[in-house]
Amino acid sequence: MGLEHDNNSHQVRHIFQKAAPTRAFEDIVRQIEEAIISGELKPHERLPSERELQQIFGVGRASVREAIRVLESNGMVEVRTGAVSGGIFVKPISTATTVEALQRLFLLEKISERELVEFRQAVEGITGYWAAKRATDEDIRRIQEIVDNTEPGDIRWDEFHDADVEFHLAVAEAAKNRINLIVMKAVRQTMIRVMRNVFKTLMTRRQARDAIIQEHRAILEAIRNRDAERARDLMVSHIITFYKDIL
Amino acid sequence: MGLEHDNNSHQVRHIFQKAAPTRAFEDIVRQIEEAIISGELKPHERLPSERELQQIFGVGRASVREAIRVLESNGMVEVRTGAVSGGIFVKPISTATTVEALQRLFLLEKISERELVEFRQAVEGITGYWAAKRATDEDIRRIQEIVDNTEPGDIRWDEFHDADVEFHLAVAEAAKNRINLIVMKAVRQTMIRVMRNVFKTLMTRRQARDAIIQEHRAILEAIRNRDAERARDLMVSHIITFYKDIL
DNA sequence: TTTATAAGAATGGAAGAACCATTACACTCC
DNA sequence: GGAGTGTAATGGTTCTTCCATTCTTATAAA
Repeated sequence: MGLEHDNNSHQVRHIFQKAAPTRAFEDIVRQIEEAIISGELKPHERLPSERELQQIFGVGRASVREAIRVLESNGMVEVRTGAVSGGIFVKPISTATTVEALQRLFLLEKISERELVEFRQAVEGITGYWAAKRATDEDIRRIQEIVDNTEPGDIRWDEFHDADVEFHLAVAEAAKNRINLIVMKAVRQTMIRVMRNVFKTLMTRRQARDAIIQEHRAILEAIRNRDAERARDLMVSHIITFYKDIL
Repeated sequence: MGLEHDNNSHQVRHIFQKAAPTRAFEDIVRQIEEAIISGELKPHERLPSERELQQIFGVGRASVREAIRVLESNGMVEVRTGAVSGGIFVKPISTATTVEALQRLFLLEKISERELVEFRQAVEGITGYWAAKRATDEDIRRIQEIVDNTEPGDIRWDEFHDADVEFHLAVAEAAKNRINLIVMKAVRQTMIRVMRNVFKTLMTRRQARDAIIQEHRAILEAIRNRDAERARDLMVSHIITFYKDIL
């Protein structure tokens, strides 16, 4: 299926590393990366300017800039121009970069709709289960608010879609597992790109909208009643119902 | 839990984009990226040299190089030096870069052991379920081979760990869902880094090794018998048994 | 005094030239 | 033939110079 031979990931014994000559920017990336991961450099903290880093690392400015580009593309630093406010800053943790990386991989791999829907179904199910066990009063209040504010009519399909996403992310937050949350974001974001027409068709029909809202209410009730099995089952059938016509 | 406010990802209405002045390398990255994702540029295909790209895009060589660094860090191109064999090449699809990105995020977020184990349990369960429904004869033969080749004694703990990983990845392949596979790789790789001592302790004990191998055999039998529910339940309890002492 | 304007300084963005290190190929010499 | 050598093309790197942006400060005007 295309993943079998990528970088010998199944050849489990990793004793030797590839002996590539280290490039200057790689050293710089490694050092700054370690400082950020270890917490030595804190979010929003400012790094020395490019010209200072050039002196510190004893390299040319181009090498410093290439290192910054890599760190920037990995979502670890942020760059601003200007005299006083400008500079290189440690970026606060964000899922955005990683979600983009996941999405890029899904697109390149040509992940099928079946895989997306199927995976979503599994993860959403377990999310409902955990949410029912762990949701705080505040979580439940928030989900309630989202459900109450979702109007079945008078909004565009993409607005309704956004409201749906908001509900599912709120439930995922209540489940208190951030891996879940990150993966769900990536899957959902890839879906809306790959299956745009499916969403548009389904979320335009008033009947489908009513059903979705009703199911959201039922899931919320199960969570409120701490009925984890029911929350899971409702969530799974919620997903199945939605996609049943297209798979 | 730290994810709530990252980049307004919960503020679902994305109408406007940030109006940042485009930098030269960003344009180059975007164009090459689109060419790769669309398939216009194929894996292993060679891009024009840096000096040619400089002419093509009408920019300085530094801008070209910064663009290459970004693409390289995203795992989309590969760079080799030298006259004939050297150049910039489209990299075949690989999960490695994305798995690294996920792992980096998990470490930065300080994802807890509870979250890792819990998520693994859920995903492995559904993996066993699907594997029982979809494994080909070749898949089953491969899993059988791995199980048969796993010796409970006379190997180091990390060798036994690698064999265990191999089993679970083989099952994940049989499940025919690549999202599953990608996520499992990332979770497992983060676990071995964060919970190294746990693995070392558990996988050193002969008793634990015997239990693991026996459970692997049972899971394989369930898959062979196409008993999806049983495969799922066995897989879940396999994970629970392993971690029960540490959570 | 307040406000508008201009100059200055420090930042990242960018171009261009020059050189080095690596690699494969073609050629020469033995 | 085989071993060595030159050559050309590639990415790696530095240096210099300048531009665009952004804030601070000084100055002039109201």
